[in-house]
Amino acid sequence: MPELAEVEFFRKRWSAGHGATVRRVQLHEGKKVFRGCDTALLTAKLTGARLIDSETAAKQMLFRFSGGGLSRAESRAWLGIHLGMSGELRVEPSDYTPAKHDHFILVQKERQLVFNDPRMFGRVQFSIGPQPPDWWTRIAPAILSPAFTTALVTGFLKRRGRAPIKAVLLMQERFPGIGNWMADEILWRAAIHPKRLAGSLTLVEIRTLHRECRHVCRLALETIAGQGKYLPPNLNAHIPKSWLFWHRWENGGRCPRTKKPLFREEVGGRTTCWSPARQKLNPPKGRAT
DNA sequence: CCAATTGTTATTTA
DNA sequence: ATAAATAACAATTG
Repeated sequence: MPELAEVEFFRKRWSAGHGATVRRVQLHEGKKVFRGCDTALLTAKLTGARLIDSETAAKQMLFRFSGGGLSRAESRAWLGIHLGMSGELRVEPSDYTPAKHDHFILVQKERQLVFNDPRMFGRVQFSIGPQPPDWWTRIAPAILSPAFTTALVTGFLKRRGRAPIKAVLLMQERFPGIGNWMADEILWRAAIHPKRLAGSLTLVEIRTLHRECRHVCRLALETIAGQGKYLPPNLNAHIPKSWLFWHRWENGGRCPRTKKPLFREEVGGRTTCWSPARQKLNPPKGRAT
């Protein structure tokens, strides 16, 4: 499920545990979510450590710890979580009994921080050291950062020129945090057909696409993850009916803007929904880049 | 039994 | 050699 804004929603949930010590680490040894992770080390170092703070980048979360089993030279521990397709983070009371797919739990005095992931496409990573690890700093600059320029997008679309634009929007190395529904939402707002080849977009279309990438990211973060201290009761609580989001899976769903029927088909390996009345396959007049 | 799922990566094909 | 398409991963649901 989780894309950019949902990931921020879940991180914000766990922020209830900021400042508190981890009394116990509970995990399902050998599960796929721990691939490449030294779980013995993780358990040793996080037990007794304090969760200082956290942040998100793209579809990843980083939780920072100090104290506990960490030596002075080691300084900090860094816990990375990727939610994959079906992962979620919850906060449960201290007397909570773990459920089947609760693969990783940080037990604090007042609460349990739970990572649940039935399909296990998600991932837990762990590193030690004074600075954030490579797997974190290597994440591409955020779409909402000044580094995400139209020039960057133009260059990328040119290199991926033979791929449908829908597939290109899913590439995390340039569009960090965008997933299937956000890509559809962006293309729908930009009025660009998902099957258009990336290299065929005109300069005007690229500018529109760039703007809608930022717009959808900003709106989704505000709407799904809330503002300031506020956290919505659930992921979709405040998503307006005017977004494609609500209609893309409905059978007989209609475009919120044109009121004409929506269409679904696999594009770039993923089920894609668009509004044929709004998103045309033939490029408009103008120079392709 | 078949097909589907808001993700990523390894492998195969062009 | 590069980039695009496909398969695979795992669990559950309709």
